[in-house]
Amino acid sequence: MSPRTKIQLESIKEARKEQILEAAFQLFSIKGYHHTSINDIAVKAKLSKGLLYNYFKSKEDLLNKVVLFAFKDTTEMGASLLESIENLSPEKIFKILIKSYFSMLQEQEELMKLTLSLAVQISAIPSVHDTMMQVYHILLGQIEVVFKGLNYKEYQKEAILLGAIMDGIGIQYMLDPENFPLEEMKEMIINKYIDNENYTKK
Amino acid sequence: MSPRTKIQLESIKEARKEQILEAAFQLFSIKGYHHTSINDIAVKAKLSKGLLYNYFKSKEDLLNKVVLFAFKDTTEMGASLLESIENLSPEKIFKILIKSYFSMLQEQEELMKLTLSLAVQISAIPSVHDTMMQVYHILLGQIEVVFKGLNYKEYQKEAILLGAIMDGIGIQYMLDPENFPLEEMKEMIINKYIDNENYTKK
Amino acid sequence: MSPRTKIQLESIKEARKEQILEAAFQLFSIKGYHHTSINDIAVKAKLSKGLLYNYFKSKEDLLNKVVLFAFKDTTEMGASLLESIENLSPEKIFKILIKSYFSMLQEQEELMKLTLSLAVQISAIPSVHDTMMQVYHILLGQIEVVFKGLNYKEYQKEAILLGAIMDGIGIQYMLDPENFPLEEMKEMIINKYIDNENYTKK
Amino acid sequence: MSPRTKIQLESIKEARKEQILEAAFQLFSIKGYHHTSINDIAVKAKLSKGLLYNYFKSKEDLLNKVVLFAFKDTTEMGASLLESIENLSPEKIFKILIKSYFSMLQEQEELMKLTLSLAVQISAIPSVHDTMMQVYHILLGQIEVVFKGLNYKEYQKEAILLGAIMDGIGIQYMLDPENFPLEEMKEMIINKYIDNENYTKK
DNA sequence: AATGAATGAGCCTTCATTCAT
DNA sequence: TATGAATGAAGGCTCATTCAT
Repeated sequence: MSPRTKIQLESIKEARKEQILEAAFQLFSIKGYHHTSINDIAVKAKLSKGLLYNYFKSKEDLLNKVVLFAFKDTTEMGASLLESIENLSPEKIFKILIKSYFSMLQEQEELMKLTLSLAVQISAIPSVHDTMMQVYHILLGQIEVVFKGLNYKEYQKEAILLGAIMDGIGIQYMLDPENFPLEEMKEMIINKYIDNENYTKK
Repeated sequence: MSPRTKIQLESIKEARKEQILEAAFQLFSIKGYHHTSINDIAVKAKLSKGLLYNYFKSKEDLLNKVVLFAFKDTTEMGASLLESIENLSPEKIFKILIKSYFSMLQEQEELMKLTLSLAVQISAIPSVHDTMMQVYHILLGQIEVVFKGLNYKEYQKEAILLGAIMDGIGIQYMLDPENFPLEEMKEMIINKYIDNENYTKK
Repeated sequence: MSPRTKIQLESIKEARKEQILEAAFQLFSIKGYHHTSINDIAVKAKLSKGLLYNYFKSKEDLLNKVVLFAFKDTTEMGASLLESIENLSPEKIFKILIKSYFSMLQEQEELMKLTLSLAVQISAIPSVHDTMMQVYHILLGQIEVVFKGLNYKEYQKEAILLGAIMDGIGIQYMLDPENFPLEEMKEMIINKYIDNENYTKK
Repeated sequence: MSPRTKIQLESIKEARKEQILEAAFQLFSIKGYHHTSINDIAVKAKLSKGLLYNYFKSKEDLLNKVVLFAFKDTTEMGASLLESIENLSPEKIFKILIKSYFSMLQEQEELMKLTLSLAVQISAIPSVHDTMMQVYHILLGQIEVVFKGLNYKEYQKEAILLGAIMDGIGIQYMLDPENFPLEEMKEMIINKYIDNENYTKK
């Protein structure tokens, strides 16, 4: 048989990489970075420890790549969401964005865990900082667009605040998924930002 | 000669304990729990590894005690704050609470880092969960009191939301202290909750 | 009050020593030498670790003293037994000796455990060897007297063999006290040595 | 190049395992289980501590495997002995068994030391109990066969007693190999069981 | 490309022994 | 005489990383 072409090789490599990233992502999310060993990942990804080091030069490197990989879907989803709905009213877009976030919280608990656990451990593993910041600003930009559409003067700071709120809700939901009133929080936020004419606090 | 009196020993022990807790607190905050070794703590607290185990029966036990220690000031501060100002208007109290929180963020960066890093790692170290939850509910109760004073119907859920907002801001400030607009966030929150008659978003 | 006399002091010291020896003996027997810490002993003997080192210069020293202490009763009992019954027939004496040994096995399981565990660990802790040998020869001498009384020509070797039999039974009883047929073994031995005219093997 | 074949790896692993078992066996026998460190074993087996844990999951696991390893020869020898001589008279078989045991005592002092030291430490390390009991019952069964052949009515109890005698002799020989009259003991036992018509005690 | 045996630094923890009081 | 705080060496075990095959 003729040797595999370079392109074939490339795609095999790419597939392997995804295999590893997927395995690492799940394990990091569930067990935490420190409690996941390279061996665990190799077993889950069905290859050898040695081969893993052909693709990622260290555990830390792998971690960084996992962050980018994990958020790839998220940011892409956000971007296509914004594109596909650009002829809707800003209020509708806002609601959709919030609702998307909340369903992601519930459906992708693992991603949230990873995000937050990484966010917090940044000071301990400096190299992840840039990676995280990169992702953060992409997401922030997407929220800004919405606030701009809603004609907020301070759309940048509003975006930052909403980002913080989302983070805070995420962290608390993660801490105690059984008891945290996710649904009510979602409604409160939408009320406060959009339907506040109907929102009587007292 | 007779041995030291019990009272002397007690106070020495108490001092040592604080010495260790303080060292552990700082290291856990800066380097994270997993990256801090018992040896690091012993060196920083200027005693031997062995002695540390006279005071805390394991690294995990120490961690739990650090959490309680770290939040002792915070919860006490909150409680005395609420007491000392109970004849003020709820609006004033709210402002003071928010301002206190924001200055704590700036002044006690380490505490925030620890809080958040622990919050996230709970699933990996179950025994910390109860300790954290205990602290969380004390703080939540204090916020509830304020919202009650402000006559919010849904004061419980408002407290949860505000708690989440605070967490979110904390985490983001922690991620990037240089660039996060702490001052502006503080004003935005006060505006949204209190001075919103003057708050024109557009 | 006048200072305690030297004699009073001596007897206090002696009492303390016994306190420690008794505690150490029990702990060594139950938990084994290696699993018993100096602290365990100090706590059980109700004194401080430091004081313990005034009486015994190391853990190994204490072990040696415990061996002598533990066998003091045994050897004294054996000696007084032989004295008090010297006008009985050798056969009776033999039976009494065997029966005493078997009841000691049941009643003083701890002593047996200690004896055997020490016997076996001698090579690991050389200093105990002499102490044990000393005790062994006293006991052996007592058995020899009996065999002499029974007119055995090879009374010395018979004593050694019986000693070995006793050791072997002790070790096996210790291994599995529930299932080992202690009573039957006792009868078999008496039959083989004394009542063998009645002993039909087939 | 492709990695080593599975068969090659298997045989390397098997060799390594024996290397470790052999080293551990000798050290446990000579220095005792507690005085032998994992590092000692690794050094003696000429491999790293870490690798040792690829083959045995803990020190205690290694201990259990050492017991089985150490007795493999013994039980196999006993079995093949019984097979190869089944057409001999029971008396001859008995003599051969006793003689084999006594030469094993002399030639395999280490095995005896290990056996006995483990026997005694069982209560401290429960997991070894089963392993030891397993081995013990195999040996006991072999002795029973012989006593059955000799037409002993109480062949089971006779087997237990002889087992105890062997143990006792083993322990005492171990304690003082220089002075213990092994040869005479052997003759005494054979006389007592087989040649007792010629055995005049007086 | 692929394996997993092999390494060794580093971790948490225990404990005999010393010593200031 | 009496205490127990303090030490530090040593132990069992884990795991990221390397390398011969």
